[in-house]
Amino acid sequence: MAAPAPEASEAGTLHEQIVNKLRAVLLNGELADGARIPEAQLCLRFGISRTPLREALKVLAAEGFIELRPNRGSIVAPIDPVEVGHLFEMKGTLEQMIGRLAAVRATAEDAARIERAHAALASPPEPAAYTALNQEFHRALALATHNPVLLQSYDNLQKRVLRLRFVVNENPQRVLESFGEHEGIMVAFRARARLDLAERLEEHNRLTGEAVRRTLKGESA
Amino acid sequence: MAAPAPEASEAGTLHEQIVNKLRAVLLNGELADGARIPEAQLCLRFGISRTPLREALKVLAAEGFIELRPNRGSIVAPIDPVEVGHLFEMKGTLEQMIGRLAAVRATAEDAARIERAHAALASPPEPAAYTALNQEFHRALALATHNPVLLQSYDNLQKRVLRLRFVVNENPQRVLESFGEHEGIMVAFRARARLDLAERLEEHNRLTGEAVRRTLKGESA
DNA sequence: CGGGTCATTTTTGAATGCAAAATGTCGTCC
DNA sequence: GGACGACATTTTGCATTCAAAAATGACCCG
Repeated sequence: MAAPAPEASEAGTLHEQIVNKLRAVLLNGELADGARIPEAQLCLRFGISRTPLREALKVLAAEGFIELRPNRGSIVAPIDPVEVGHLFEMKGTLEQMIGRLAAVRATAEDAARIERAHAALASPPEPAAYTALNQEFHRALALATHNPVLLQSYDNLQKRVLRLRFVVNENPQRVLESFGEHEGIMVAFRARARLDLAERLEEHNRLTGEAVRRTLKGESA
Repeated sequence: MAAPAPEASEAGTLHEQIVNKLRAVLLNGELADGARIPEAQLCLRFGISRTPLREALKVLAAEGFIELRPNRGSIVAPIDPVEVGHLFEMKGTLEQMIGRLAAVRATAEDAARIERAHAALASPPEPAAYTALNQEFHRALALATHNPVLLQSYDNLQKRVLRLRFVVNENPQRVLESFGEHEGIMVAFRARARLDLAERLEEHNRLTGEAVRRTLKGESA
């Protein structure tokens, strides 16, 4: 229903809103990796004082987006290539779980949402939108598991990985491949073939992870 | 102060210490489910003001231990039997992952730690200690994956499940069974049989989850 | 005697203020 | 000319304070 949200903003508690806005700032790449978090500036921008902002900082630190250095300010958590491997490894496991559960538990409504998300990816209006639509698709599958614990963990991982999207998006070759894999995923989903679906999702994740690592390596080289 | 807990107290940032102490209070069951969090009291007890305490509250809310009700205070997140199922489902997936990875990646040091933890369980000094030793054992396996992302997620789940320990501990029958399953787990681990280890861990988790659900149902009935 | 309204108290959420720590600047000395 | 150290500035972390919202209770009226 609602928004693929260009910016998560109006939902839930005020505290949650701040957390979301702050996370959006980080995900948008407005702040370079390792950059100091400009508390004062963000307070101005959000029209709040330091107290609620710092509460949000602590939460985002716990989520892994920010690094808290005692008495020396917070910085944007730098992207560590080793950790990227760990993130994808974890995500692969969750994808498998999602595949097995979604195949069994998806309601008609879930299926419709998944189909819709998949269809939207067939003709992405622009490359920049691809990432958001892609996330929408995978999230629709995660929703179909009807396991909120899994969903939350998966969401968090997705967002952490999202920080790397700029290195993925720019590869049209990989985008094409990715859509092909989605087609396969949909075949398995429509057949409600749980093991096949799980395997395809895991493989898809693995390939994406490899593409990311390749690009990261290429950049740093 | 009757805090025998040799655990989470003096480590890391002051902020982290507060989070840990507060989480310990919740895990110790000092506050009933759904009970209001007595901010003022905890401030006194920890010798801090409300600002850092509230930062910790937000973090614990994000971790799922506390429920934040706008303008109406925070409460201890009530245990929802349905969510317990979701927690164990998720934990089962992670256990599988742990099994597959630990079998392959465990160093000699990891193996030693795992053996030690297992041996400690053979003759638990008292039933009350069983839970802690049990967690130690499973955590040792998680450590052997050398994936910090997985470890953090697993730790969080363990702690959330830990809130239910009182319903598990009191079943000596289940404790015996559990140790038997651990024996099998060790056989698979020593042989570095990744698929076998994964399956045994998952099965062990499933059985534990069922025992918890049974007890929960018995209580509410 | 019960139900409802309004004032009082308590609690919550956020802004401000303050002490300590870190950072940056500049002068001095080698 | 460069390195070191004292001083000023900024930033951080926390306590305190303040306004608004909810809980409590007193009172009135039917």
